[in-house]
Amino acid sequence: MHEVARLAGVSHTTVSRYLQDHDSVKPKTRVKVEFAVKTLDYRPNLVARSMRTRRTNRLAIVLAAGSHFPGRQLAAASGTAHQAGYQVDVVSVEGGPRARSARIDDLARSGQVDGILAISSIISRSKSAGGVPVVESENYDEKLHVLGELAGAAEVREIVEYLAGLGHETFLHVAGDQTFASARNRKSVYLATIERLGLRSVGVLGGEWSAQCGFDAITSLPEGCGVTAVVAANDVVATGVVRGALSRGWRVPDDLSVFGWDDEEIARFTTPSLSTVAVDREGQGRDGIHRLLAAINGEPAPQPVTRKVNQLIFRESTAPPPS
Amino acid sequence: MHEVARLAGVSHTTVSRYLQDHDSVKPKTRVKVEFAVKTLDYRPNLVARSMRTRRTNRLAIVLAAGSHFPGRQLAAASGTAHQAGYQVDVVSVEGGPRARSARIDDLARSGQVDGILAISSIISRSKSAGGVPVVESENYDEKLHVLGELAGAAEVREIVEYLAGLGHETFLHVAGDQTFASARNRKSVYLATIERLGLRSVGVLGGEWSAQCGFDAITSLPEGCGVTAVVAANDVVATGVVRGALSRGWRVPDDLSVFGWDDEEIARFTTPSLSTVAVDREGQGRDGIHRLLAAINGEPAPQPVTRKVNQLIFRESTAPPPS
DNA sequence: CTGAAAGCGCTTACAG
DNA sequence: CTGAAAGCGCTTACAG
Repeated sequence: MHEVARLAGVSHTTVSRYLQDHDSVKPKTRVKVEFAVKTLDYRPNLVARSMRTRRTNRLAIVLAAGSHFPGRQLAAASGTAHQAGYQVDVVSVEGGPRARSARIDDLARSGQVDGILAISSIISRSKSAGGVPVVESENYDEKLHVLGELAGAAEVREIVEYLAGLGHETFLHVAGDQTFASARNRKSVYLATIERLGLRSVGVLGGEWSAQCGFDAITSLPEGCGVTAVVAANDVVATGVVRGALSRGWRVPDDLSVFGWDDEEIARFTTPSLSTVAVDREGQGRDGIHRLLAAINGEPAPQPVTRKVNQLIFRESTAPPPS
Repeated sequence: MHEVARLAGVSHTTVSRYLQDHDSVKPKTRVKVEFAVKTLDYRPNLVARSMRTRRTNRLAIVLAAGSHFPGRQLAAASGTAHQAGYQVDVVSVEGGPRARSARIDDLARSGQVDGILAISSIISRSKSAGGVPVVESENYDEKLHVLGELAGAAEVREIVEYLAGLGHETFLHVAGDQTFASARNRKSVYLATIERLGLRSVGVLGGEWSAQCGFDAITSLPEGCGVTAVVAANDVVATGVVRGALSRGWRVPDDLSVFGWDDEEIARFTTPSLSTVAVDREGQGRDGIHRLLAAINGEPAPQPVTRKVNQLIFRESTAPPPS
């Protein structure tokens, strides 16, 4: 910046002023500074700027490291943040909720970001945490829809009711990673619904969000257990379940119905295509950023008006049980 | 930090020294500082630290925004960076190679990161760029394996040769997004190999890395075009191709062979499971970071010794053509 | 072993 | 409209 000032024949104060607002210097000066900036291809040191202004125009999104990468949610979150003039740092943290929380505590007071969105579960923040605003996505979603309602509760209920309506009586749940609140919720609502409707569950297997784990779950079932319907943690798991069933000579959906979750692009094209839940990942990403921006600006949390309600999609992997 | 110093009854210089190296202050002092830091739950302002040290211990990974999120590569890159004591910022940029390059130019001199790894293609950097080291992943991979060899060239050649060996004579390529160097490479090597072996190609369709695009490609083919083998851009596209074929009454692999790319977990479990190319995404991520770290430390670029060669995997989606 | 001082590159009142 | 000065929170020679 000093070099720019020298070349333009002005003080660095003026250069800085020009950078903030081109019209705050008089035309003659502006031309000189403009020229110097271009000639020297000057780029401001953003670290120094942040140090002075106490702002970074960066937001951090903290998530669990691992293969389960929430691409759609991140893309939407990034886009929303960019529109508001923020850059997004995606920070993936190895370990569980505790590790993420520790990282967030550091980050919140590092001066490196203006706010933090946690899209994997974290342990609740210590009261005295201090620092920049932190917004949680997963726990918030738990409270969505109806007050006190668990995330995905309505959908799991609908899935089980739909399958029961087709005539299924004996179920299996292949669950997702139980360190995720969403996976825990689905499991408990599954169990509660089975109970409430007087159905039978042969158990809850899985726990990994992986196709292999779906495959193993179904192939490990004892012969004659009578399962005719599977509620899978997501579409990847469901794909493993379908393949596992086939490997035992069970046809899908003739002998076994399988329900997925996420409406992944690929699930529309597999054979059989998967019945699944269309989740508004983009809406989740947008809402998270909106709530974070509100917190940063000291405004009240906005209503997630743009959020589509998750929808069940019925495809080829579900049908009435064999008679 | 001042508060810590006051509580500990020392100068902030001493607190800083303690933070750098606990043993550089005498035991008695150390205990006092330790106590003050814990009591006040002090976290250093990393922005101020970077400003002073000219180091951030952060690396940026720049990639194209969009659904095509390279999760495995990122996870491996992150992990490698963490081991070396660096945090990783994932910066996804909307727009093409030019936009990414512009962002990199800013970032390289923003003081916010110590180095940048570009894993989507960028335009070559201007000589006078300056700033922190920038390493390209995609263009580098182009030069991998054999000198002057295009990325994936050997694999595409092997795929076509394998299919030709099974007796296939008429091919279709459903390509990926042509703004990706890897997609362009595969297309041109596909074309060259078809030519060299005296085979027939009914064309190159697609251009999107999407299942829908694979579906559309195959369903748009004129009846009687004689295609019996498809080289798809990746497993997602291949899944769309398979479904499209089925929708026309073509059985896979009996009537049509389909080859994917990436060895995605799900492709092992679909029916038919996909013949594909196992790509060492983790190795790519690690290598990128290793080269970047070398550049940062002024060392010569390391050999990518850990890199597995991409391997063809033959599954149910390929077979001899109908007779 | 410890403290006072300088300085990293910016921005922003404050004078002029 | 412009410049000199202070200061953001650290680290690091330099004295002591």
